[in-house]
Amino acid sequence: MNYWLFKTEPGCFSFDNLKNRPNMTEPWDGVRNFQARNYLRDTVKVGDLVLFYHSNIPQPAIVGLATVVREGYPDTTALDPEGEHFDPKSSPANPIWYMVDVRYLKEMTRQVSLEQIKANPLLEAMPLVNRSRLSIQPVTPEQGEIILAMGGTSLP
DNA sequence: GCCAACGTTGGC
DNA sequence: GCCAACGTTGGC
Repeated sequence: MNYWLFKTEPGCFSFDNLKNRPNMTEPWDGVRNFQARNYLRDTVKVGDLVLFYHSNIPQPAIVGLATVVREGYPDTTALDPEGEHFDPKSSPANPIWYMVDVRYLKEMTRQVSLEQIKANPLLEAMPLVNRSRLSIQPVTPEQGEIILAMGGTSLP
């Protein structure tokens, strides 16, 4: 089981959206960055734990946990000319972009803010600290466990 | 709203 | 293949 950090702008898709449909799977689509795409396509596996991060708000923070329920498959939003994630270079034969499906696990007892993460020397190697723009980030088990402890949250 | 970081595009 | 221009992200 690997840990990941998935970033989202809550105005676009929030942890509450996930929490309100606890038994549903949700596609993590719209990722349009090659490094993040590679993770989604090749490395993210069923059963991996997702630290759900809210970005672009006054208090960016890890707010909850999700789990991966389907591994990388072509992102259909890239094929929809009407959608905002349309990419004319993608096609069914050459999809370019990939997504995974996730499901709600639990809310953090306490949110773990970016400020707290930056203040913890044990977490300074996280991409979030110095490569904040990457939207799908690997998290080491050590980092993951520290964050769960900071959030007063254990694995379900 | 500003701006730094960084990714992408396209001319050469 | 280099690099300047440009666009986007996201913290502040």
